[in-house]
Amino acid sequence: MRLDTCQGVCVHTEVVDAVNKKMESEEMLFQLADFFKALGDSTRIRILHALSFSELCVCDLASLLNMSSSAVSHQLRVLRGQKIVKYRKDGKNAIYSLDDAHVATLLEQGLEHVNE
Amino acid sequence: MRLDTCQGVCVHTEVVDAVNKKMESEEMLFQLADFFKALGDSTRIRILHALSFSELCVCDLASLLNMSSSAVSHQLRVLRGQKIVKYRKDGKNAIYSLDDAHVATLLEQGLEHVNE
DNA sequence: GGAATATGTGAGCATATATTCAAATGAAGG
DNA sequence: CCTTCATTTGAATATATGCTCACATATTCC
Repeated sequence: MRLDTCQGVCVHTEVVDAVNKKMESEEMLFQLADFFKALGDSTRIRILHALSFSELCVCDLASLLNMSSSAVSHQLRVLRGQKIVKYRKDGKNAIYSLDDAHVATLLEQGLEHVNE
Repeated sequence: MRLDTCQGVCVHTEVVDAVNKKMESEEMLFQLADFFKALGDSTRIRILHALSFSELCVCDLASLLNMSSSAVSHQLRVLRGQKIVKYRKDGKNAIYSLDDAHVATLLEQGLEHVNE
């Protein structure tokens, strides 16, 4: 017989049970995954990295990243959805910035990790 | 004429230039995106959250998440690739743990963000 | 050596997602 | 009002990705 899951011989039951009790809810972990997923795209990372230096309008971002405004706007929508960026209107422009300092900190720490 | 990109009227040139100078290299930002991408999946988040409490073998993780060992192993490969988890062999078992405390900190901060 | 078990891996499929294209919305100015 | 321009949005498409299945590898025990 071949089961793809473990047959109970190798499972460290006590430890698994203890960890299981401490785990956050599925719902919470899904939200956490969605949050990191929003950070896990090179376009969105470049947007956020740029915004960590200064607030910028969609046009500025498109110019900076050498991309269409449409593509940038689509990605900003994702970031707004996760409350990672916020914006204010100034005439025809929408001026985006990081939602809070917390986000900048996470980016910093990510960069530290990448730099070994 | 309709260009999808901005025609220079709205671009805050000085700011864009200043930000452009401060930006990390494309290469670095790609790596950063790949790092967050590795965190941006519910299966991998659940694995990491579990490992934040205790080291666990593949079998334990499969049992805890109610998934096949194969699926877990595939995701552990992604996490290894980003140096997010490490493992040691103990007989037939591969016992995984978070690569460093840094990762646990990032998870904590992510959870704080999700909890508003 | 051979059986049993835990883990790793490659191919295939089904889903998710990033960009483009076309069009809509909204604001400023003539 | 009409034009212009910044931004947003929906549909379509091409690519990326997670899981399954089958098989390979590795280790322990007989």
